Amino acid sequence: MRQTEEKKEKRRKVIIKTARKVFAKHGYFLTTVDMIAKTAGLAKGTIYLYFKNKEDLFFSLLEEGYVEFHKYLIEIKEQPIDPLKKILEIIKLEVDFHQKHTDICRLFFNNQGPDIENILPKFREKILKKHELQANIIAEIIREGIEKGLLKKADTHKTAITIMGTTHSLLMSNVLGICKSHRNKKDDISFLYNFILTGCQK
Amino acid sequence: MRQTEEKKEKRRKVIIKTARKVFAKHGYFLTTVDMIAKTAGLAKGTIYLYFKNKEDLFFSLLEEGYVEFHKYLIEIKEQPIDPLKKILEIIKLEVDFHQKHTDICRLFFNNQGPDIENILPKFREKILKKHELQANIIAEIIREGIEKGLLKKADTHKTAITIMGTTHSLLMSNVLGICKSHRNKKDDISFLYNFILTGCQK
Amino acid sequence: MRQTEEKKEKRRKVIIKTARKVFAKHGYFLTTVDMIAKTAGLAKGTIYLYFKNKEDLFFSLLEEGYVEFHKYLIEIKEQPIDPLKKILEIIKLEVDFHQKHTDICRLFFNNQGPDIENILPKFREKILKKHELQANIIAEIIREGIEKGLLKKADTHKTAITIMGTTHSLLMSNVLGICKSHRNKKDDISFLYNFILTGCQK
Amino acid sequence: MRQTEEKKEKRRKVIIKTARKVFAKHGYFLTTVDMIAKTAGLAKGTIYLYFKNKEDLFFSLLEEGYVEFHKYLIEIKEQPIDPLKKILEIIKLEVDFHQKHTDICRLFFNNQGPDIENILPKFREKILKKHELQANIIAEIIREGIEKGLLKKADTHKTAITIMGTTHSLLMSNVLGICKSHRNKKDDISFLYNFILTGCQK
DNA sequence: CATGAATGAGGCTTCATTCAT
DNA sequence: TATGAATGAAGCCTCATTCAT
Repeated sequence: MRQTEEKKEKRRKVIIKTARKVFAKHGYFLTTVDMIAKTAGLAKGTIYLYFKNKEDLFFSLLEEGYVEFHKYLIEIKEQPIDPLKKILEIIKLEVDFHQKHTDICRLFFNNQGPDIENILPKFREKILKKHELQANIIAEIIREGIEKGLLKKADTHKTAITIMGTTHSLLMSNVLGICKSHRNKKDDISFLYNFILTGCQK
Repeated sequence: MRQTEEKKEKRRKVIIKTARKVFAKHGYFLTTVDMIAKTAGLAKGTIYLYFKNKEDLFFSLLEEGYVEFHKYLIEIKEQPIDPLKKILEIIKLEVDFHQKHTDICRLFFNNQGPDIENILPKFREKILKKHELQANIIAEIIREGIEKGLLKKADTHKTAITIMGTTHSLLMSNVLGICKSHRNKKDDISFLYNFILTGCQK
Repeated sequence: MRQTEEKKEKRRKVIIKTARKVFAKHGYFLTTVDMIAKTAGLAKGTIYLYFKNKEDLFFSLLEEGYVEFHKYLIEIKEQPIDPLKKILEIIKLEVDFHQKHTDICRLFFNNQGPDIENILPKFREKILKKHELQANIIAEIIREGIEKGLLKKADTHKTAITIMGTTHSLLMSNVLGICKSHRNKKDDISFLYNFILTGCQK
Repeated sequence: MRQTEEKKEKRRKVIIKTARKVFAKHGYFLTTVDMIAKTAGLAKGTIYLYFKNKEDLFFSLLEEGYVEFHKYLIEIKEQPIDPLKKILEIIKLEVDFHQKHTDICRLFFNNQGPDIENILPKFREKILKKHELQANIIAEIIREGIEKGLLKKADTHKTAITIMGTTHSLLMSNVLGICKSHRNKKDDISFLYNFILTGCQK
């Protein structure tokens, strides 16, 4: 019995993982349930044993990504290090996460996610809430930094959102090959850290 | 004859304008040709007299937006003002453009546009090229700034992309209501300018 | 314009008529929308220009039948003839209607219709209401007959329902070939009239 | 061994009984094999150990009902009582059977059953035969009544069918709540008996 | 030019049936 | 025997596109 449950959970994971890849490649609407099934080596009907429908599958997959990312974010926030270091850690986290989950980043991290509303209006509210949660965590770190005199006084939420957008736009441009200059993880991290902390003015 | 040509051109504009609104509201796939036709007060068939198909209409509409934005960008680049001012002008331009064309921004400016590939893979290459063009213009301004000793030495393309991402992410969060703090155009511009030039560190 | 409206109405009628035949032959669930379309010489999609969905088509078709039958029933009720004659007229009407619309009778007249609930629960309430309406009209005629001393005192509704059931069961058995004895319309009418008025006892 | 056989038979009965309820409630097509299995507390696959398929299960269930009803009918026919009493007994039987097996009556007794062909054409022939059998038994009783001078001369089959239809329509209207007047078994029996024997004329 | 009725390919989803455990 | 996960055929429905008027 236990074993069966495990097996089911495993297959669920397989479907989600496959779906993530396929959705990330073709987008929500150009992905057919059949494509996912075939890619996973399953029959179309099988998908429906694990997910209510296409939407449910898509949202479950986003959900998982959020949960994972959120967990890391909380960990960073609660580390006993100064806020600047936390910002660095967040940048590292985002770069890592992008590298490991490029597929899912395209889907849910996209421009802080909200444009997914263009993809599926039903998700709008849920997704916005998630993003606000993430922004809130970063905003708190910003506030901590301001209180300790390490950061400039500024709207904490704006700053948080801006940091997220800055990071994501660079990483995505990487993925998409807009800016051809070859880069590595380290470079990106230090570039972002510098830019975020000190801007581009000399 | 000439008059007829003008009439045609006018109707074309009406369709594009309407389509922009509808696409921006529902996204590419959840927008039907009929919705656009009805909204424009035309018959479905009429759309096909002016555009080859749905894709063509969508891309034409993006194209126009790009062309307009690009024109402004070039104007800024060629103004006889120092690079810092140009950056400020670009930020102003983006904020203005967002305000005036929120609909189109959602569509093509989205995360520097690339995510539209999730919407319609066929556009990928074209759209990426457009974005690269924009990024290049900004990158040149950055280079100018570096050469004149006004900006820090850094990858010009990365910086350009980052500036675009920073700006867009803040503006979109505004639109989407993620960050509730009430803001006005001026505030946004000065916040962005400060952030971009000097970062958030004290 | 007027002409177009007429054409549309005409086509709607064609679809309903075709659907009636096909539904009557195969039943609701074994009838596919495609079958109806093909039978009517149309494409599947065309059906959906005239009816919201399969259910809507089915119900519209029942509705029309009811309306027609109901109209006749009212006419009979309001004729200036004695109740016994009215009963005879009703029997004639049912026999005629059966003959002309065997298809639709199978669908909605069936056992006073209620078993359609087994076919599509959503229709239950609507259909029962229709049948009650019909039963009520007949019940009123019965009451009139009782008041005039022509009929025995008895529950008017029970009597009405029983008359309907009696008639329908005989007619359907005819259609279905249960009782092979060859019969004609006249025979059926007089048999039913006799049975209903005087039963089978000598 | 014997015990195992008994167990099997018992489970078969459980499935049939459950299926009867579920089919009666939702109709053939809106009932899924899974619904029956779940309701019976079994796995879907188990159903297929006892019945070839859904159709087989459905038909077996009808069969059982027929057999039971048929048995009673024969008993009545062979009782040493006069034909009028037999008719009364048949009416009583139908009322009882309806009360005890409302579910199954809805399914197979419906309008003397034939409309089930609308539900599953494959059953048509088999079901019609069953109904004819029943009609024949009643027709023989009618003939006996005519021969003994107790009943009017009339087509015996027509009369038989009409009696069945009359009875069933009243009972079903009861079940379905068309005619709200509260009634009890006794009332129904005497109403039907009177109607069938002497009609509604004064 | 404009219309909008008609088309039909293709997607989502259900569910009877099978089969490995 | 019993299970229930897996299958895939088949149905409903949408909507981009065409074309006769």
